[in-house]
Amino acid sequence: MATLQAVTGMNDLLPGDGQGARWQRLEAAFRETCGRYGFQEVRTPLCEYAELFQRSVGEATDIVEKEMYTFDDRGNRRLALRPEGTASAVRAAIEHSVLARETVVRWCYLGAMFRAERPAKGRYRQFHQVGAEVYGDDSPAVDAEVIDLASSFLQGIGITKFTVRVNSLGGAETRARYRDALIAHFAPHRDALSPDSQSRLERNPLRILDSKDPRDLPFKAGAPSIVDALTDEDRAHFERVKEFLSALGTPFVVDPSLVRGLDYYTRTVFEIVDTSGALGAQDALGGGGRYDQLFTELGASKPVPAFGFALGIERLLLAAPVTEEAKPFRVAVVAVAKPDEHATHAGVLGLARELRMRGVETVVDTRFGSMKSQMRRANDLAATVVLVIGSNELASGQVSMKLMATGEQRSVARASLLDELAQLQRAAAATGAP
RNA sequence: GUGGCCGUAGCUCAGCUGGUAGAGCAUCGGAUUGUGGCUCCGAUGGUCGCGGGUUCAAUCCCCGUCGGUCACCCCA
Repeated sequence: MATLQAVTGMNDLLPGDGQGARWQRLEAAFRETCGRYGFQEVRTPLCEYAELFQRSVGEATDIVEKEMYTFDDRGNRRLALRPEGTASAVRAAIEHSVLARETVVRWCYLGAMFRAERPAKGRYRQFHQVGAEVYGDDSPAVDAEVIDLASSFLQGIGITKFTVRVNSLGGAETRARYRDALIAHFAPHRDALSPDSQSRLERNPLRILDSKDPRDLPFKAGAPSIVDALTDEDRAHFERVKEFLSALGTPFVVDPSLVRGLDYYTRTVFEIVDTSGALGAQDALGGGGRYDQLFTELGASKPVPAFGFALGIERLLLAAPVTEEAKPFRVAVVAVAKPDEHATHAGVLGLARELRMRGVETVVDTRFGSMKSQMRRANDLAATVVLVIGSNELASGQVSMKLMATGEQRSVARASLLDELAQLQRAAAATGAP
């Protein structure tokens, strides 16, 4: 292609296609929901030292192994566009010692993430997530409350067909023990496993449980359950989480094969999948879990328990119903004048500015073509009211006011114009603006 | 990274065994010298993704390439 295009898998969002407005409403809804749960928004850079993700997400994960956008900056430092949000937020929390001032921190974020995968429906190289994290509280009540936050946010934006799957991976010692048990189980069948799972066997045996490859299924079925490997403390924690979720009325199912793709999870993990079929093959709306070791692994001076989740905005929008936005009350000012009658044009611009200063959305077709073309433009822009200014109006101190819905038109004194418009606006709001 | 399908006007698409392109919508103008939507008339708009090959001749056939899309892997 001779003309420049957007990078593969990275998309424009144009006004007028309706998507931009949906994004804005979704983001507003997320901030609103988070606010009600006591979360504050944090913003971190799109780019970090690659090492941050290697250490947090894990060297042996798909994200780090083959999906990260990494490059060297001018100082020959290895950077990466962030593939997810948790690592950056934790880094920022450590760097700014936020837990020295507050014992518990509740953060939320929204923004672009990058993964160099082949795009498909609901999967893009630049995609966007909303997420929330709690630092400094190891109570199972946090797990339940944050899962509930995600769940009620979905319902709030009209997504009803989804399933919350939960599992517990246990703490560090459980994971180590379970890992050994898995290796012991799968190793004898090594040659029968899928090639992917063969390599997972040494590097990350938990991920074999995630496999959908038919060759792995028979061996998965007989694999030891993580539930049996949990310590008493892990088990008690998980039981509380389930209790609290039930008490909150948040539906969930326990899925012992749920392991998630990131290394930093401990104890509770969860995933939310769409069941409406709107997402195609990528049915995960998001997921998260507890990561009690991550602060320490990233160099915090003392351990900090943490819990968080992220949801994919593009996928939420695929799953959410498309709702009509209420039409705004909008005024168009039209000039009736010959092309060189600049005084009339100036009068139109002046009136428009006056209205805007009073909070009225006002548009002007500043090409000042024929009145017909200006009227057409006003109609295209869905103006509720058109104000016409020409020599007649200028001479009499009046403005011709036309209501586009009915075609009704009357002459209004400049002095009472704002009152008239305010009255119309109230009436439009009362009837729900057709 | 692997595979299927698809690239013709701004958009959605048609184009018959190869004879250098058409519709609808959109845009602009006119019918209506200061009045939108509906209708009618007209106009603008295309290196047929790009490169090569076969042919007298390629939008059409072949190869390559780029892009899109869906799926696999995995994930948001």
